[in-house]
Amino acid sequence: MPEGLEAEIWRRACGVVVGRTITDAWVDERVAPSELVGVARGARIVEVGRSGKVLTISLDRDHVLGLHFGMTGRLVVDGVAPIERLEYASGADRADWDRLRLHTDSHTQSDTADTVPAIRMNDPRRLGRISLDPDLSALGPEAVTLTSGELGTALARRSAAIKTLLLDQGVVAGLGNLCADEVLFHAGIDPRRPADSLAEREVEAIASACRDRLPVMLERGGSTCGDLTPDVRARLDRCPLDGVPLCRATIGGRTAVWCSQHQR
DNA sequence: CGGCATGTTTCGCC
DNA sequence: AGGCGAAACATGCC
Repeated sequence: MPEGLEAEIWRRACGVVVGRTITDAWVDERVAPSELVGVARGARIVEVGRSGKVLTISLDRDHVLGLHFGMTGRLVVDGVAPIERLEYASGADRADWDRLRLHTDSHTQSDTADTVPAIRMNDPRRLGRISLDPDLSALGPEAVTLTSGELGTALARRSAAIKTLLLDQGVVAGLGNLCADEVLFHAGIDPRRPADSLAEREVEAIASACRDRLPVMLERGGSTCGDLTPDVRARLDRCPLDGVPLCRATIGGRTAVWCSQHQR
């Protein structure tokens, strides 16, 4: 999915729907429980939050909708896509790719209010999921506020590659493939390093790279806006920091890109 | 046509 | 029991 940064961009965009009452709901039952529709209809949106990569829409009557975007899911709010073009996904927006539609009262728009959903999730690849009252208890600490203590605890006695563990939402919540590479790039850590081989100061470097770097990427537009952009990754350019050719390998089933010069 | 893609879940195998 | 790694899922694009 879209990583935690994209979920945060969408969460902020959802501020305009808070306080509205849902007048009609529809879901693609292949990716959402059908009872969600009955729960949503007539409910008021109390808050829109985020946990890791999951967007949470809190309703009155103590129910929460959890939107998980998979690899190609995206959100459209009042007919406007906060993230126009999603990397590695289709640029099209076909109605038959819609997985969730929430219509609300009190639209600011007048003549389109009948047809444009306040919240619409569109996902060509259908790897995303929409849940009712999602269980978020298995998520690890939030990446954007990650402390070295939290990370050290999460990595204790783990021998898998650090890159693989950073992608595990139960270890750290919110990091996807691009952000994990970006964080390790700035922390100066080789993604293949077994987690239990990291010294304390290296764990600290990873945690502070999360806290320092992720907000910068967020303000720039999300996980594609770091130093290791999709273009740099695809062309395997030279390291933007020290000019040597970047390395690429599959780690934990995902493409990792790193600099062998400054990531050790 | 082959291969690849911001992700999660499942299934064997230690 | 639980960690680990590969495969599966589903579809569009280059």
